[in-house]
Amino acid sequence: MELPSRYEPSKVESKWYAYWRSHDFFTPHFHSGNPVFSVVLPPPNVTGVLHVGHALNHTWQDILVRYHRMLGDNTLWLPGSDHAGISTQIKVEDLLRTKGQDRFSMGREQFVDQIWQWKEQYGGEILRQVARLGDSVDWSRLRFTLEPELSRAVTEAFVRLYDQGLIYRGDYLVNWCVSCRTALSDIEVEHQEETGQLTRIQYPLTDGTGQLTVATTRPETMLGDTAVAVHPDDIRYQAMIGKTLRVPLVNREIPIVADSAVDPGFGTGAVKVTPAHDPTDFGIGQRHALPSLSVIGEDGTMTANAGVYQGLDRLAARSRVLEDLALAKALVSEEPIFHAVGHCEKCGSVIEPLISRQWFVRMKPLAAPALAALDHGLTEFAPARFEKIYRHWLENLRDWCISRQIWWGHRIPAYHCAAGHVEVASTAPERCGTCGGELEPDPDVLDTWFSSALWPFSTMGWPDSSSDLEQYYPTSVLCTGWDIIPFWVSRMIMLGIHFTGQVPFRTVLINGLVRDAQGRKMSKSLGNGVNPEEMIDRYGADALRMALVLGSAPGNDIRFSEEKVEAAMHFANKVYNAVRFVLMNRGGAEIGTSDELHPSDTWIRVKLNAAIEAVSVAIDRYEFGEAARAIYDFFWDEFCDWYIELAKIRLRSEHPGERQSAQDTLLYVAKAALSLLHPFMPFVTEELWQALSDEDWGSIMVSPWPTKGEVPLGPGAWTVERFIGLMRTVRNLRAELNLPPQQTIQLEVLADNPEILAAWRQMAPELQTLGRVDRLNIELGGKRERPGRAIAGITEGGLVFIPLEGVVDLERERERLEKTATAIKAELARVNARLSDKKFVERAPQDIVQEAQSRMHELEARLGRVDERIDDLK
RNA sequence: GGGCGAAUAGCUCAGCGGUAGAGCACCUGCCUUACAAGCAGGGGGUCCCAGGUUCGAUCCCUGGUUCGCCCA
Repeated sequence: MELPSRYEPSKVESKWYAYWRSHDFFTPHFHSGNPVFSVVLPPPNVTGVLHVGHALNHTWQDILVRYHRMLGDNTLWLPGSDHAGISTQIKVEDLLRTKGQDRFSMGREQFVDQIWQWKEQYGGEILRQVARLGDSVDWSRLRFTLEPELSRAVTEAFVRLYDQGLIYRGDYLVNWCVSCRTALSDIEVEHQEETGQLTRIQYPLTDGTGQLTVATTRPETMLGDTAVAVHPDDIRYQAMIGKTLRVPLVNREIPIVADSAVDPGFGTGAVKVTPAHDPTDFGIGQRHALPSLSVIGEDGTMTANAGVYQGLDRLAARSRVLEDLALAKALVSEEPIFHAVGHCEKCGSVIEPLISRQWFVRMKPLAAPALAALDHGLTEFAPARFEKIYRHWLENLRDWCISRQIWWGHRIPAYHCAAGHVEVASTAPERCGTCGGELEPDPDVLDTWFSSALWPFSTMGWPDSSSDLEQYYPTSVLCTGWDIIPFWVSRMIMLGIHFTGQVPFRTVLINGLVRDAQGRKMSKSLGNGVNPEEMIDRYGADALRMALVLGSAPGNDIRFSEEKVEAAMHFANKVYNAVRFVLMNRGGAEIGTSDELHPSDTWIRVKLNAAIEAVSVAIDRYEFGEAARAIYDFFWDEFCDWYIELAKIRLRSEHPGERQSAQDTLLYVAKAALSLLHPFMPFVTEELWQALSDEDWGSIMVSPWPTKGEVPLGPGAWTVERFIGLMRTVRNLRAELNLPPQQTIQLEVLADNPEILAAWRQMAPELQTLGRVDRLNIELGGKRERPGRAIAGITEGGLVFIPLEGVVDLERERERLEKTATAIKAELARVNARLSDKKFVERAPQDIVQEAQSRMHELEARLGRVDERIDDLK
């Protein structure tokens, strides 16, 4: 098979992905008795486009999944997408707006219809992109959170929680987005530091004995004030507690209450209390049984309760209130202040806390088992430090507002009659069970995260029992970013334990964020996002994957730069060309057919065993960057730079036995190395595997993971290590002399002892070829006469000379050697200092001490050789 | 205010109690029939600072500095 000299990913990737799919390799064929490895893909947003964060997250999962599949485990990776309520609705609303339409004039049914149409048309886009990354997901199990089966799971979960008293409906202060027109949960609110105004307003005491100054950043809410609060221990206000004040502009009489939620150090230490529009005030209101007065409505304009300000937008109302306060001489001062303001995570508009009737999940009873699961080690985080985010969240959570006033999502299975009774059931009841009245379905839908929380088991058939649940649940690993531990991970654990009695996954593997080259978060507004498909088009999916994985460590953010992808593409090309070389030279070789191995064959097999061990151990520890580097270094530095170069010599040999052992080992190592590399770079490895296979090796993705092979006893590997040391010395000398590569040299080698003499003599042909040596002489050193006019090199185990009659400036050569001697002496001094420290020799482990001693001997021998040579030249 | 992370070569980052590493960039020489997306050689580092533990600290502990993030 002929291969071009450059690897072109675009020509092979889609071919192999189609091949894997058509052969059903992604679908597990369950063998009882084998270990199970299962993963559910965090479902991407159906309206989303793939970004490099997905690419990293998916690559990690694909490495794990492909590795375990090759190990022979029953391996399932279940894909799907998320209906993403608010995001999707916004997207389609924006689309309608361009056509001059809106959802309200269109009506609920038709609007939802529109979204489904949109989803059918464009919802597959992100899944198509996922396939381009090479994800080996089981497409036959593809799920969508809003499909009928999963909707049934959602309804069932809701009804059960309701029946168990874990879901309730209540009037609460919620985070309201006036632009999305829906309630949001606490964690959907993003706090941003902004400059605002701190306004001080004077409230007169009703008994005429004076006034109190309060400080606020939201003066317009004073229209809804129902108290002023001070800290109970604040001596400034002790005498005022229990008195009443009059709210300027609206003339309402309100009490002064004492509450420890007040920070005495903020502003004046006295705060106005608006229970209907501030979370802290809401709490104070509840503790002191204060009335709530809503002055801002769901559209962000002032309500009838705001009197003359009714109908004004909240910001316009603010200016008017300030003007009027100034006129009323109640405005004391205004100063700039830096404070946190809540924004809608989806649309960015400022959150308006409002009181409204919503559905909530009671969290405390669900959180306790979820914390216990961590305590008992049923679930673990990797890296462990992310436990803290999880714990902190579970220990401090408030009830979860799960109703959303949007139309795209799972309808809340509740029904209301005119008398205000509520029925919750999985199928709509005919009549109200209490009064027999007509029932209306609840208009709200559920928070998308509610369905996501069921994902690991709803996708496997829950609430029914199923073979998938039996075989693949709980899942092995959940891989995700740390930013959604509260949103998603903790909720899956809570509901997983609640509904299935088991944690949904044993390990939560946290990947970092992918940032831009300057370390900034990628965002639409900055325009610094990277389109992974573009990278794949230009460099190949393998290169993108490898670039993201190399240098990534669990939980650490990484910076993305195109240069890294380019470097990874160079590696793919290197792999490609190395295997192409094996292919061109394989002759009729089969693996394991030669009985006589050359030292270099033994050496590379030892190195391969080490690489197999290193890659396997690193993947087991989720250290994918480490694993990738192990195979990268093995392939490039050891296999390509040394082994292949050494093998070339025997491939040109007259003796079939020599050719055969080289061919055998080349094939054996290439095959194993491709397997080791396959989880990281699936496409190029499959391409090469298939090219290399003339008996039928099948697909690399379902071939066994390499195991360490037997290595012949004897000094083979040691021989090559000594040879490499000598070779480097020779190359240094050549560079020192500025010898062009074509120029051959004479080389005199003096070995310190018979063992090293034997090693070097055995490698003489290699030394001659790689060193461009035409006349070679290797002898035992000692008293033997050394060449006079020559440049000398000191290597471990001996000395080498390149005799160059007339070319060598002896004076310069002596200076060079003296510099070498100085360097050796300095290092020797350091080693000696350690060894002469009694405490070191006594307390350090024996192998460390021995290592230092042999190092000292080696340095002494080296120094002796240099000194002798310097004497020669005097 | 509470918590977390990072600080190592010019840049991006690994490493982590026992002689400082990679990629990219830079310098020198090479199109050596697998690969110039390459080969060979080279320069470049008080491993943020100060203490402590240890025979020994880039690594562990304490405190600090700078940057980034999360929560309130």
